Amino acid sequence: MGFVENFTSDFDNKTPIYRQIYRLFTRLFARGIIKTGERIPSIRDMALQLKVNANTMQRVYQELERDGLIHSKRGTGYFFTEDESMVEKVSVKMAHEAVSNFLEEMYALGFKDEQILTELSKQIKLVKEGDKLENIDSN
Amino acid sequence: MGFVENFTSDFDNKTPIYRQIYRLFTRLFARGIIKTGERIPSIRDMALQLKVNANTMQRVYQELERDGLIHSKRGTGYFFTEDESMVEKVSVKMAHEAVSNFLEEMYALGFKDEQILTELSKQIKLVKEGDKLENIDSN
Amino acid sequence: MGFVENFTSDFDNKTPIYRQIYRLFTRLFARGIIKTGERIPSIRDMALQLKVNANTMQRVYQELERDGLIHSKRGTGYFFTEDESMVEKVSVKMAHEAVSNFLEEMYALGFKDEQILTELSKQIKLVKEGDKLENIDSN
Amino acid sequence: MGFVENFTSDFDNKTPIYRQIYRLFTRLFARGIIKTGERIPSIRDMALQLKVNANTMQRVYQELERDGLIHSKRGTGYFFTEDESMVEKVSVKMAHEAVSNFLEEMYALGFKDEQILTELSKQIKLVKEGDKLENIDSN
DNA sequence: GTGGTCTAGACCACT
DNA sequence: GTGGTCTAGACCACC
Repeated sequence: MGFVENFTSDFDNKTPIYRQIYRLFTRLFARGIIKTGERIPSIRDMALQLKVNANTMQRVYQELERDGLIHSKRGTGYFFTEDESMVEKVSVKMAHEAVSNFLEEMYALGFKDEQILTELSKQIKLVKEGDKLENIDSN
Repeated sequence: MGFVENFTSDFDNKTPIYRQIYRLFTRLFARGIIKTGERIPSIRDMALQLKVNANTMQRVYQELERDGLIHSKRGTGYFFTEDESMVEKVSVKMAHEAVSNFLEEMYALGFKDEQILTELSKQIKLVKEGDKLENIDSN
Repeated sequence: MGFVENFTSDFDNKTPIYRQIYRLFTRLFARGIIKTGERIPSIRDMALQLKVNANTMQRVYQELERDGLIHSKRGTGYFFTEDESMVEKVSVKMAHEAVSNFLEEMYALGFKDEQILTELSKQIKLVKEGDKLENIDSN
Repeated sequence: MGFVENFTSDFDNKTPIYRQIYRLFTRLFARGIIKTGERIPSIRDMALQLKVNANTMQRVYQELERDGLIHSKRGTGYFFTEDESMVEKVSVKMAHEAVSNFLEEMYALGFKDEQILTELSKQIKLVKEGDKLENIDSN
Protein backbone atom coordinates (compact mmCIF):
# COMPACT_ATOMS: atom_id res chain seq x y z
CA MET A 1 0.00 0.00 0.00
CA GLY A 2 2.96 2.23 0.46
CA PHE A 3 3.05 3.36 -3.10
CA VAL A 4 -0.06 5.48 -3.04
CA GLU A 5 1.97 8.45 -1.84
CA ASN A 6 3.69 8.43 -5.21
CA PHE A 7 0.54 9.80 -6.75
CA THR A 8 -0.45 13.40 -7.06
CA SER A 9 -4.00 14.29 -7.85
CA ASP A 10 -3.57 17.45 -9.84
CA PHE A 11 -4.14 16.76 -13.46
CA ASP A 12 -3.58 18.86 -16.53
CA ASN A 13 -6.54 19.57 -18.76
CA LYS A 14 -5.00 18.60 -22.07
CA THR A 15 -4.88 14.83 -21.60
CA PRO A 16 -7.72 12.70 -20.20
CA ILE A 17 -7.51 12.05 -16.49
CA TYR A 18 -7.72 8.31 -16.95
CA ARG A 19 -4.74 8.49 -19.29
CA GLN A 20 -2.69 10.44 -16.79
CA ILE A 21 -3.41 7.99 -14.00
CA TYR A 22 -2.63 5.18 -16.38
CA ARG A 23 0.83 6.63 -16.90
CA LEU A 24 1.36 7.04 -13.18
CA PHE A 25 0.79 3.34 -12.77
CA THR A 26 2.94 2.26 -15.66
CA ARG A 27 5.77 4.33 -14.28
CA LEU A 28 5.49 2.63 -10.91
CA PHE A 29 5.46 -0.72 -12.67
CA ALA A 30 8.48 0.23 -14.74
CA ARG A 31 10.43 1.32 -11.65
CA GLY A 32 9.59 -1.88 -9.83
CA ILE A 33 7.82 -0.01 -7.06
CA ILE A 34 4.80 -2.24 -7.46
CA LYS A 35 5.87 -5.86 -7.21
CA THR A 36 4.65 -8.65 -9.49
CA GLY A 37 1.54 -10.34 -8.13
CA GLU A 38 0.95 -7.54 -5.64
CA ARG A 39 -2.60 -6.43 -5.01
CA ILE A 40 -3.31 -2.85 -5.98
CA PRO A 41 -5.86 -0.68 -4.18
CA SER A 42 -9.52 -1.13 -5.01
CA ILE A 43 -11.19 1.06 -7.58
CA ARG A 44 -13.18 2.86 -4.91
CA ASP A 45 -10.14 3.48 -2.71
CA MET A 46 -8.11 4.91 -5.54
CA ALA A 47 -11.04 7.03 -6.67
CA LEU A 48 -11.22 8.55 -3.20
CA GLN A 49 -7.47 9.05 -2.97
CA LEU A 50 -7.21 10.76 -6.34
CA LYS A 51 -10.55 12.53 -6.00
CA VAL A 52 -11.93 11.23 -9.25
CA ASN A 53 -15.10 9.38 -10.07
CA ALA A 54 -15.13 5.63 -9.56
CA ASN A 55 -16.01 5.14 -13.21
CA THR A 56 -12.93 7.04 -14.26
CA MET A 57 -10.79 4.86 -12.03
CA GLN A 58 -12.54 1.80 -13.39
CA ARG A 59 -11.48 2.83 -16.84
CA VAL A 60 -7.86 3.16 -15.79
CA TYR A 61 -7.82 -0.39 -14.48
CA GLN A 62 -9.73 -1.59 -17.50
CA GLU A 63 -7.06 -0.27 -19.84
CA LEU A 64 -4.23 -1.54 -17.70
CA GLU A 65 -5.87 -4.96 -17.80
CA ARG A 66 -6.29 -4.78 -21.55
CA ASP A 67 -2.58 -4.19 -21.86
CA GLY A 68 -1.81 -7.20 -19.71
CA LEU A 69 -0.32 -5.23 -16.82
CA ILE A 70 -2.93 -6.11 -14.22
CA HIS A 71 -5.78 -8.55 -13.94
CA SER A 72 -8.92 -8.69 -11.84
CA LYS A 73 -10.09 -11.46 -9.58
CA ARG A 74 -13.84 -11.40 -9.19
CA GLY A 75 -14.93 -9.97 -5.89
CA THR A 76 -11.37 -9.84 -4.67
CA GLY A 77 -9.57 -7.02 -6.36
CA TYR A 78 -6.95 -6.18 -8.95
CA PHE A 79 -3.45 -7.61 -9.01
CA PHE A 80 -0.29 -6.66 -10.83
CA THR A 81 0.67 -9.33 -13.35
CA GLU A 82 2.71 -12.29 -12.13
CA ASP A 83 4.78 -12.17 -15.29
CA GLU A 84 8.24 -11.16 -14.07
CA SER A 85 9.43 -10.18 -17.51
CA MET A 86 6.65 -7.61 -17.77
CA VAL A 87 8.45 -5.09 -15.58
CA GLU A 88 11.45 -5.11 -17.86
CA LYS A 89 9.25 -5.01 -20.95
CA VAL A 90 7.26 -2.03 -19.76
CA SER A 91 10.32 -0.13 -18.68
CA VAL A 92 12.16 -0.70 -21.93
CA LYS A 93 9.15 0.08 -24.06
CA MET A 94 8.33 3.33 -22.31
CA ALA A 95 11.92 4.53 -22.32
CA HIS A 96 12.29 3.67 -25.96
CA GLU A 97 9.15 5.56 -26.84
CA ALA A 98 10.31 8.60 -24.93
CA VAL A 99 13.70 8.58 -26.60
CA SER A 100 12.44 8.09 -30.11
CA ASN A 101 9.70 10.69 -29.77
CA PHE A 102 12.27 13.12 -28.50
CA LEU A 103 14.69 12.37 -31.31
CA GLU A 104 12.01 12.66 -33.94
CA GLU A 105 11.00 16.07 -32.67
CA MET A 106 14.54 17.36 -32.48
CA TYR A 107 15.37 16.14 -35.96
CA ALA A 108 12.20 17.77 -37.24
CA LEU A 109 13.41 21.01 -35.67
CA GLY A 110 16.63 20.68 -37.66
CA PHE A 111 18.95 19.70 -34.84
CA LYS A 112 21.95 17.49 -35.51
CA ASP A 113 23.09 14.65 -33.27
CA GLU A 114 25.79 16.61 -31.44
CA GLN A 115 23.50 19.57 -30.91
CA ILE A 116 20.86 17.33 -29.40
CA LEU A 117 23.33 15.87 -26.94
CA THR A 118 24.67 19.27 -25.93
CA GLU A 119 21.17 20.71 -25.51
CA LEU A 120 20.30 17.78 -23.30
CA SER A 121 23.45 18.06 -21.21
CA LYS A 122 22.89 21.78 -20.81
CA GLN A 123 19.39 21.17 -19.50
CA ILE A 124 20.54 18.40 -17.15
CA LYS A 125 23.06 20.78 -15.64
CA LEU A 126 20.34 23.35 -15.07
CA VAL A 127 18.15 20.81 -13.35
CA LYS A 128 21.01 19.84 -11.07
CA GLU A 129 21.75 23.40 -10.10
CA GLY A 130 18.07 23.94 -9.49
CA ASP A 131 18.13 20.99 -7.11
CA LYS A 132 21.16 22.39 -5.32
CA LEU A 133 19.43 25.67 -4.79
CA GLU A 134 16.43 23.89 -3.41
CA ASN A 135 18.64 22.03 -1.00
CA ILE A 136 20.19 25.27 0.17
CA ASP A 137 16.75 26.72 0.69
CA SER A 138 15.66 23.80 2.76
CA ASN A 139 18.71 24.00 5.01
CA MET B 1 6.13 28.10 -51.98
CA GLY B 2 8.34 25.16 -52.50
CA PHE B 3 7.96 24.08 -48.91
CA VAL B 4 4.59 22.43 -49.29
CA GLU B 5 6.27 19.16 -50.16
CA ASN B 6 7.57 19.10 -46.60
CA PHE B 7 4.08 18.30 -45.40
CA THR B 8 2.66 14.86 -45.05
CA SER B 9 -1.07 14.47 -44.85
CA ASP B 10 -1.42 11.36 -42.74
CA PHE B 11 -2.48 12.31 -39.28
CA ASP B 12 -2.86 10.29 -36.13
CA ASN B 13 -6.20 10.22 -34.38
CA LYS B 14 -5.05 11.10 -30.90
CA THR B 15 -4.05 14.72 -31.40
CA PRO B 16 -6.23 17.26 -33.20
CA ILE B 17 -5.44 17.66 -36.86
CA TYR B 18 -5.17 21.43 -36.55
CA ARG B 19 -2.56 20.93 -33.83
CA GLN B 20 -0.55 18.57 -35.97
CA ILE B 21 -0.55 20.97 -38.88
CA TYR B 22 0.36 23.81 -36.55
CA ARG B 23 3.45 21.90 -35.51
CA LEU B 24 4.39 21.20 -39.09
CA PHE B 25 4.43 24.95 -39.70
CA THR B 26 6.36 25.87 -36.59
CA ARG B 27 8.99 23.30 -37.45
CA LEU B 28 9.46 24.80 -40.88
CA PHE B 29 9.71 28.25 -39.29
CA ALA B 30 12.22 27.00 -36.75
CA ARG B 31 14.39 25.43 -39.43
CA GLY B 32 14.29 28.59 -41.48
CA ILE B 33 12.70 26.84 -44.43
CA ILE B 34 10.03 29.49 -44.53
CA LYS B 35 11.73 32.89 -44.77
CA THR B 36 10.65 35.96 -42.84
CA GLY B 37 8.07 37.98 -44.76
CA GLU B 38 7.41 35.12 -47.17
CA ARG B 39 3.88 34.60 -48.35
CA ILE B 40 2.30 31.30 -47.36
CA PRO B 41 -0.40 29.49 -49.34
CA SER B 42 -4.04 30.42 -48.90
CA ILE B 43 -6.24 28.54 -46.50
CA ARG B 44 -8.15 26.98 -49.37
CA ASP B 45 -5.02 25.82 -51.13
CA MET B 46 -3.55 24.30 -48.02
CA ALA B 47 -6.83 22.60 -47.18
CA LEU B 48 -6.87 21.00 -50.62
CA GLN B 49 -3.22 20.00 -50.41
CA LEU B 50 -3.57 18.37 -47.03
CA LYS B 51 -7.05 17.03 -47.70
CA VAL B 52 -8.55 18.55 -44.61
CA ASN B 53 -11.62 20.64 -43.98
CA ALA B 54 -11.16 24.34 -44.73
CA ASN B 55 -12.43 25.17 -41.25
CA THR B 56 -9.63 23.10 -39.79
CA MET B 57 -7.06 24.94 -41.87
CA GLN B 58 -8.64 28.22 -40.89
CA ARG B 59 -8.05 27.34 -37.28
CA VAL B 60 -4.39 26.57 -37.91
CA TYR B 61 -3.75 29.99 -39.39
CA GLN B 62 -5.81 31.60 -36.67
CA GLU B 63 -3.61 30.10 -33.98
CA LEU B 64 -0.41 30.86 -35.83
CA GLU B 65 -1.57 34.47 -36.08
CA ARG B 66 -2.46 34.54 -32.39
CA ASP B 67 1.09 33.45 -31.61
CA GLY B 68 2.52 36.19 -33.79
CA LEU B 69 4.09 33.84 -36.28
CA ILE B 70 2.03 34.90 -39.28
CA HIS B 71 -0.24 37.79 -40.14
CA SER B 72 -2.82 38.42 -42.81
CA LYS B 73 -2.72 41.28 -45.28
CA ARG B 74 -6.18 42.28 -46.35
CA GLY B 75 -7.06 40.77 -49.68
CA THR B 76 -3.60 39.45 -50.45
CA GLY B 77 -3.08 36.49 -48.11
CA TYR B 78 -1.02 35.37 -45.18
CA PHE B 79 2.65 36.13 -44.60
CA PHE B 80 5.27 34.86 -42.22
CA THR B 81 6.32 37.51 -39.72
CA GLU B 82 9.03 39.97 -40.67
CA ASP B 83 10.48 39.78 -37.17
CA GLU B 84 13.86 38.12 -37.63
CA SER B 85 14.21 37.26 -33.95
CA MET B 86 11.04 35.19 -34.17
CA VAL B 87 12.77 32.32 -35.90
CA GLU B 88 15.28 32.05 -33.11
CA LYS B 89 12.58 32.41 -30.47
CA VAL B 90 10.39 29.67 -31.90
CA SER B 91 13.27 27.34 -32.39
CA VAL B 92 14.60 27.78 -28.88
CA LYS B 93 11.19 27.48 -27.28
CA MET B 94 10.24 24.30 -29.07
CA ALA B 95 13.58 22.65 -28.47
CA HIS B 96 13.47 23.56 -24.83
CA GLU B 97 10.02 22.08 -24.45
CA ALA B 98 11.07 18.89 -26.17
CA VAL B 99 14.12 18.53 -23.95
CA SER B 100 12.37 19.17 -20.69
CA ASN B 101 9.41 16.93 -21.49
CA PHE B 102 11.84 14.18 -22.35
CA LEU B 103 13.85 14.63 -19.17
CA GLU B 104 10.75 14.69 -17.01
CA GLU B 105 9.56 11.40 -18.46
CA MET B 106 12.92 9.68 -18.10
CA TYR B 107 13.29 10.82 -14.51
CA ALA B 108 9.78 9.56 -13.79
CA LEU B 109 10.82 6.20 -15.20
CA GLY B 110 13.68 6.11 -12.72
CA PHE B 111 16.54 6.82 -15.10
CA LYS B 112 19.65 8.65 -13.91
CA ASP B 113 21.47 11.35 -15.88
CA GLU B 114 24.15 9.08 -17.31
CA GLN B 115 21.65 6.41 -18.23
CA ILE B 116 19.59 8.94 -20.11
CA LEU B 117 22.58 10.05 -22.13
CA THR B 118 23.64 6.50 -22.94
CA GLU B 119 20.10 5.51 -23.95
CA LEU B 120 19.96 8.50 -26.23
CA SER B 121 23.35 7.79 -27.80
CA LYS B 122 22.40 4.18 -28.31
CA GLN B 123 19.25 5.18 -30.17
CA ILE B 124 21.10 7.76 -32.28
CA LYS B 125 23.51 5.07 -33.38
CA LEU B 126 20.63 2.84 -34.40
CA VAL B 127 19.05 5.61 -36.43
CA LYS B 128 22.33 6.21 -38.25
CA GLU B 129 22.78 2.55 -39.08
CA GLY B 130 19.20 2.39 -40.26
CA ASP B 131 19.92 5.27 -42.62
CA LYS B 132 23.03 3.53 -43.95
CA LEU B 133 21.06 0.40 -44.67
CA GLU B 134 18.46 2.41 -46.52
CA ASN B 135 21.14 3.95 -48.69
CA ILE B 136 22.52 0.52 -49.51
CA ASP B 137 19.08 -0.71 -50.40
CA SER B 138 18.49 2.14 -52.76
CA ASN B 139 21.74 1.52 -54.59
CA MET C 1 -27.34 2.29 -43.70
CA GLY C 2 -29.42 -0.62 -44.80
CA PHE C 3 -27.93 -3.01 -42.30
CA VAL C 4 -29.54 -1.55 -39.22
CA GLU C 5 -32.58 -3.74 -39.76
CA ASN C 6 -30.38 -6.71 -39.02
CA PHE C 7 -30.34 -5.73 -35.37
CA THR C 8 -32.82 -6.72 -32.74
CA SER C 9 -32.93 -4.83 -29.52
CA ASP C 10 -34.01 -7.50 -27.10
CA PHE C 11 -31.10 -8.61 -25.03
CA ASP C 12 -30.67 -11.48 -22.66
CA ASN C 13 -29.70 -10.68 -19.10
CA LYS C 14 -26.78 -13.06 -18.74
CA THR C 15 -24.29 -11.31 -20.96
CA PRO C 16 -23.56 -7.57 -20.94
CA ILE C 17 -25.52 -5.57 -23.48
CA TYR C 18 -22.41 -4.03 -24.95
CA ARG C 19 -21.04 -7.52 -25.53
CA GLN C 20 -24.17 -8.64 -27.30
CA ILE C 21 -24.16 -5.65 -29.59
CA TYR C 22 -20.48 -6.20 -30.21
CA ARG C 23 -21.27 -9.69 -31.47
CA LEU C 24 -24.05 -8.39 -33.70
CA PHE C 25 -21.52 -6.16 -35.40
CA THR C 26 -18.82 -8.78 -35.75
CA ARG C 27 -21.33 -11.10 -37.36
CA LEU C 28 -22.27 -8.46 -39.90
CA PHE C 29 -18.58 -7.87 -40.58
CA ALA C 30 -17.98 -11.59 -40.95
CA ARG C 31 -20.84 -11.97 -43.40
CA GLY C 32 -19.62 -9.05 -45.46
CA ILE C 33 -22.85 -7.14 -44.92
CA ILE C 34 -20.88 -4.11 -43.79
CA LYS C 35 -18.32 -3.23 -46.46
CA THR C 36 -14.72 -2.25 -45.76
CA GLY C 37 -14.32 1.48 -45.32
CA GLU C 38 -18.05 1.97 -44.93
CA ARG C 39 -19.26 4.47 -42.38
CA ILE C 40 -21.33 2.98 -39.60
CA PRO C 41 -24.12 4.86 -37.80
CA SER C 42 -23.18 7.39 -35.16
CA ILE C 43 -23.12 6.40 -31.51
CA ARG C 44 -26.21 8.45 -30.80
CA ASP C 45 -28.14 7.02 -33.71
CA MET C 46 -27.38 3.46 -32.78
CA ALA C 47 -28.21 4.18 -29.14
CA LEU C 48 -31.63 5.41 -30.19
CA GLN C 49 -32.18 2.49 -32.55
CA LEU C 50 -31.26 -0.14 -29.99
CA LYS C 51 -32.78 1.77 -27.09
CA VAL C 52 -29.64 1.74 -25.01
CA ASN C 53 -27.68 4.51 -23.39
CA ALA C 54 -25.19 6.40 -25.53
CA ASN C 55 -22.41 5.43 -23.15
CA THR C 56 -23.18 1.78 -23.65
CA MET C 57 -23.04 2.23 -27.39
CA GLN C 58 -19.80 4.17 -27.01
CA ARG C 59 -18.33 1.20 -25.25
CA VAL C 60 -19.31 -1.13 -28.08
CA TYR C 61 -17.50 1.02 -30.62
CA GLN C 62 -14.59 1.47 -28.27
CA GLU C 63 -14.07 -2.29 -28.07
CA LEU C 64 -14.55 -2.79 -31.77
CA GLU C 65 -11.90 -0.14 -32.34
CA ARG C 66 -9.57 -1.77 -29.86
CA ASP C 67 -9.84 -4.98 -31.86
CA GLY C 68 -9.01 -3.18 -35.07
CA LEU C 69 -12.40 -3.70 -36.68
CA ILE C 70 -13.44 -0.06 -36.86
CA HIS C 71 -11.77 3.30 -36.36
CA SER C 72 -13.02 6.76 -35.53
CA LYS C 73 -12.41 9.96 -37.41
CA ARG C 74 -12.66 12.97 -35.14
CA GLY C 75 -15.92 14.78 -35.50
CA THR C 76 -16.86 12.68 -38.49
CA GLY C 77 -17.88 9.24 -37.32
CA TYR C 78 -16.82 5.63 -37.19
CA PHE C 79 -15.74 3.59 -40.18
CA PHE C 80 -15.27 -0.10 -40.77
CA THR C 81 -11.62 -0.94 -41.33
CA GLU C 82 -10.21 -0.57 -44.84
CA ASP C 83 -8.22 -3.79 -44.38
CA GLU C 84 -9.84 -6.17 -46.85
CA SER C 85 -8.31 -9.23 -45.21
CA MET C 86 -10.05 -8.37 -41.95
CA VAL C 87 -13.42 -9.71 -43.10
CA GLU C 88 -11.93 -13.10 -43.84
CA LYS C 89 -9.95 -13.04 -40.59
CA VAL C 90 -12.95 -12.23 -38.45
CA SER C 91 -15.13 -14.80 -40.14
CA VAL C 92 -12.58 -17.57 -39.82
CA LYS C 93 -11.73 -16.70 -36.24
CA MET C 94 -15.33 -16.61 -35.08
CA ALA C 95 -16.26 -19.82 -36.85
CA HIS C 96 -13.22 -21.56 -35.49
CA GLU C 97 -14.03 -20.47 -31.97
CA ALA C 98 -17.60 -21.66 -32.29
CA VAL C 99 -16.52 -25.04 -33.61
CA SER C 100 -13.82 -25.67 -31.05
CA ASN C 101 -15.99 -24.56 -28.13
CA PHE C 102 -18.67 -26.89 -29.34
CA LEU C 103 -16.30 -29.81 -29.74
CA GLU C 104 -14.75 -29.24 -26.35
CA GLU C 105 -18.15 -29.29 -24.71
CA MET C 106 -19.30 -32.40 -26.53
CA TYR C 107 -16.10 -34.25 -25.72
CA ALA C 108 -16.45 -33.22 -22.08
CA LEU C 109 -19.94 -34.71 -22.16
CA GLY C 110 -18.43 -37.99 -23.33
CA PHE C 111 -19.55 -37.88 -26.95
CA LYS C 112 -17.49 -39.54 -29.66
CA ASP C 113 -16.84 -38.06 -33.07
CA GLU C 114 -19.54 -40.00 -34.91
CA GLN C 115 -22.10 -39.28 -32.22
CA ILE C 116 -21.35 -35.58 -32.43
CA LEU C 117 -21.92 -35.56 -36.17
CA THR C 118 -25.15 -37.51 -35.93
CA GLU C 119 -26.46 -35.29 -33.14
CA LEU C 120 -25.71 -32.27 -35.26
CA SER C 121 -27.33 -33.70 -38.38
CA LYS C 122 -30.38 -34.67 -36.38
CA GLN C 123 -30.74 -31.11 -35.11
CA ILE C 124 -30.20 -29.60 -38.54
CA LYS C 125 -33.03 -31.76 -39.89
CA LEU C 126 -35.30 -30.53 -37.12
CA VAL C 127 -34.49 -26.94 -37.90
CA LYS C 128 -35.28 -27.50 -41.57
CA GLU C 129 -38.61 -29.08 -40.84
CA GLY C 130 -39.38 -26.25 -38.48
CA ASP C 131 -38.70 -23.83 -41.31
CA LYS C 132 -40.97 -25.78 -43.63
CA LEU C 133 -43.77 -25.61 -41.14
CA GLU C 134 -43.27 -21.88 -40.84
CA ASN C 135 -43.47 -21.53 -44.59
CA ILE C 136 -46.70 -23.49 -44.65
CA ASP C 137 -48.08 -21.26 -41.97
CA SER C 138 -47.22 -18.16 -43.87
CA ASN C 139 -48.85 -19.41 -47.03
CA MET D 1 -14.39 -40.41 -4.68
CA GLY D 2 -11.93 -41.16 -7.38
CA PHE D 3 -13.47 -38.60 -9.66
CA VAL D 4 -11.94 -35.56 -8.05
CA GLU D 5 -8.94 -35.86 -10.31
CA ASN D 6 -11.24 -35.01 -13.20
CA PHE D 7 -11.40 -31.44 -11.96
CA THR D 8 -9.03 -28.72 -12.91
CA SER D 9 -8.81 -25.66 -10.73
CA ASP D 10 -7.86 -22.98 -13.21
CA PHE D 11 -10.83 -20.86 -13.99
CA ASP D 12 -11.37 -18.13 -16.49
CA ASN D 13 -12.41 -14.70 -15.30
CA LYS D 14 -15.38 -14.18 -17.55
CA THR D 15 -17.80 -16.73 -16.14
CA PRO D 16 -18.49 -17.10 -12.41
CA ILE D 17 -16.40 -19.72 -10.69
CA TYR D 18 -19.44 -21.39 -9.18
CA ARG D 19 -20.90 -21.73 -12.67
CA GLN D 20 -17.73 -23.30 -13.99
CA ILE D 21 -17.64 -25.83 -11.16
CA TYR D 22 -21.32 -26.52 -11.65
CA ARG D 23 -20.62 -27.50 -15.23
CA LEU D 24 -17.74 -29.73 -14.20
CA PHE D 25 -20.16 -31.67 -12.01
CA THR D 26 -22.92 -31.92 -14.58
CA ARG D 27 -20.46 -33.25 -17.12
CA LEU D 28 -19.34 -35.98 -14.76
CA PHE D 29 -22.97 -36.82 -14.10
CA ALA D 30 -23.74 -36.89 -17.80
CA ARG D 31 -20.83 -39.22 -18.52
CA GLY D 32 -21.85 -41.54 -15.73
CA ILE D 33 -18.56 -41.10 -13.91
CA ILE D 34 -20.46 -40.25 -10.77
CA LYS D 35 -22.88 -43.12 -10.08
CA THR D 36 -26.45 -42.64 -8.90
CA GLY D 37 -26.68 -42.53 -5.11
CA GLU D 38 -22.93 -42.05 -4.76
CA ARG D 39 -21.70 -39.77 -2.01
CA ILE D 40 -19.86 -36.68 -3.19
CA PRO D 41 -17.16 -34.89 -1.20
CA SER D 42 -18.09 -32.35 1.45
CA ILE D 43 -18.25 -28.67 0.64
CA ARG D 44 -15.15 -28.01 2.73
CA ASP D 45 -13.16 -30.74 1.06
CA MET D 46 -14.07 -29.62 -2.42
CA ALA D 47 -13.30 -26.02 -1.56
CA LEU D 48 -9.83 -27.03 -0.42
CA GLN D 49 -9.26 -29.24 -3.45
CA LEU D 50 -10.27 -26.57 -5.92
CA LYS D 51 -8.77 -23.72 -3.90
CA VAL D 52 -11.93 -21.68 -3.89
CA ASN D 53 -13.90 -19.98 -1.16
CA ALA D 54 -16.20 -22.29 0.83
CA ASN D 55 -19.09 -19.94 0.12
CA THR D 56 -18.52 -20.38 -3.59
CA MET D 57 -18.57 -24.14 -3.21
CA GLN D 58 -21.67 -23.88 -1.08
CA ARG D 59 -23.39 -22.12 -3.91
CA VAL D 60 -22.45 -24.85 -6.38
CA TYR D 61 -24.07 -27.55 -4.26
CA GLN D 62 -27.04 -25.31 -3.61
CA GLU D 63 -27.70 -24.96 -7.33
CA LEU D 64 -27.10 -28.61 -8.03
CA GLU D 65 -29.63 -29.42 -5.34
CA ARG D 66 -32.09 -26.92 -6.76
CA ASP D 67 -31.84 -28.72 -10.10
CA GLY D 68 -32.49 -32.07 -8.47
CA LEU D 69 -29.08 -33.49 -9.28
CA ILE D 70 -27.88 -33.94 -5.70
CA HIS D 71 -29.49 -33.90 -2.28
CA SER D 72 -28.15 -33.61 1.25
CA LYS D 73 -28.66 -36.14 3.99
CA ARG D 74 -28.66 -34.51 7.36
CA GLY D 75 -25.32 -34.92 9.03
CA THR D 76 -23.88 -37.30 6.50
CA GLY D 77 -23.20 -35.26 3.39
CA TYR D 78 -24.31 -34.80 -0.17
CA PHE D 79 -25.32 -37.60 -2.54
CA PHE D 80 -25.95 -37.82 -6.24
CA THR D 81 -29.61 -38.48 -6.99
CA GLU D 82 -30.86 -42.07 -7.04
CA ASP D 83 -33.04 -41.29 -10.05
CA GLU D 84 -31.52 -43.35 -12.85
CA SER D 85 -33.29 -41.40 -15.56
CA MET D 86 -31.56 -38.24 -14.39
CA VAL D 87 -28.28 -39.15 -16.00
CA GLU D 88 -29.94 -39.52 -19.36
CA LYS D 89 -31.94 -36.34 -18.88
CA VAL D 90 -28.91 -34.25 -17.97
CA SER D 91 -26.86 -35.65 -20.78
CA VAL D 92 -29.51 -35.07 -23.40
CA LYS D 93 -30.31 -31.58 -22.20
CA MET D 94 -26.71 -30.40 -22.15
CA ALA D 95 -25.90 -31.92 -25.51
CA HIS D 96 -28.98 -30.39 -27.03
CA GLU D 97 -28.06 -26.97 -25.68
CA ALA D 98 -24.55 -27.26 -27.01
CA VAL D 99 -25.75 -28.27 -30.45
CA SER D 100 -28.38 -25.60 -30.79
CA ASN D 101 -26.11 -22.83 -29.50
CA PHE D 102 -23.51 -23.90 -32.00
CA LEU D 103 -25.96 -24.00 -34.88
CA GLU D 104 -27.38 -20.63 -34.00
CA GLU D 105 -23.94 -19.05 -34.04
CA MET D 106 -22.91 -20.67 -37.31
CA TYR D 107 -26.12 -19.61 -39.01
CA ALA D 108 -25.62 -16.08 -37.70
CA LEU D 109 -22.16 -16.13 -39.28
CA GLY D 110 -23.77 -16.98 -42.59
CA PHE D 111 -22.78 -20.63 -42.82
CA LYS D 112 -24.98 -23.15 -44.62
CA ASP D 113 -25.72 -26.65 -43.37
CA GLU D 114 -23.11 -28.42 -45.49
CA GLN D 115 -20.46 -25.86 -44.64
CA ILE D 116 -21.12 -26.35 -40.95
CA LEU D 117 -20.65 -30.08 -41.26
CA THR D 118 -17.46 -29.77 -43.27
CA GLU D 119 -16.02 -27.19 -40.86
CA LEU D 120 -16.77 -29.52 -38.01
CA SER D 121 -15.25 -32.56 -39.72
CA LYS D 122 -12.17 -30.55 -40.61
CA GLN D 123 -11.67 -29.57 -36.98
CA ILE D 124 -12.26 -33.12 -35.74
CA LYS D 125 -9.53 -34.33 -38.05
CA LEU D 126 -7.15 -31.73 -36.68
CA VAL D 127 -7.88 -32.76 -33.12
CA LYS D 128 -7.18 -36.39 -33.97
CA GLU D 129 -3.88 -35.60 -35.63
CA GLY D 130 -2.95 -33.45 -32.67
CA ASP D 131 -3.58 -36.41 -30.40
CA LYS D 132 -1.47 -38.65 -32.58
CA LEU D 133 1.40 -36.23 -32.41
CA GLU D 134 1.13 -36.10 -28.67
CA ASN D 135 1.34 -39.85 -28.48
CA ILE D 136 4.42 -39.87 -30.64
CA ASP D 137 6.01 -37.26 -28.46
CA SER D 138 5.41 -39.23 -25.33
CA ASN D 139 7.02 -42.35 -26.81
C1' DG E 1 -23.41 17.35 -36.29
C1' DT E 2 -19.52 14.00 -34.54
C1' DG E 3 -16.69 11.45 -30.88
C1' DG E 4 -14.66 11.68 -26.03
C1' DT E 5 -14.55 12.31 -21.18
C1' DC E 6 -16.36 12.78 -16.69
C1' DT E 7 -19.63 12.72 -12.93
C1' DA E 8 -23.28 10.87 -10.00
C1' DG E 9 -25.74 7.32 -8.71
C1' DA E 10 -27.90 2.93 -9.04
C1' DC E 11 -27.99 -2.10 -9.22
C1' DC E 12 -26.07 -6.62 -9.69
C1' DA E 13 -23.16 -10.72 -9.11
C1' DC E 14 -19.30 -12.64 -6.95
C1' DT E 15 -16.10 -13.96 -2.93
C1' DG F 1 -16.29 -5.79 0.73
C1' DT F 2 -14.94 -6.42 -4.45
C1' DG F 3 -15.46 -5.60 -9.64
C1' DG F 4 -18.87 -4.82 -13.60
C1' DT F 5 -22.57 -2.76 -16.06
C1' DC F 6 -25.86 0.65 -17.13
C1' DT F 7 -28.26 5.03 -17.09
C1' DA F 8 -28.77 10.03 -17.23
C1' DG F 9 -26.94 14.05 -18.12
C1' DA F 10 -23.39 17.38 -18.71
C1' DC F 11 -19.50 19.55 -21.07
C1' DC F 12 -15.81 19.81 -24.35
C1' DA F 13 -13.15 19.68 -28.64
C1' DC F 14 -13.25 18.74 -33.35
C1' DC F 15 -14.84 19.01 -38.25
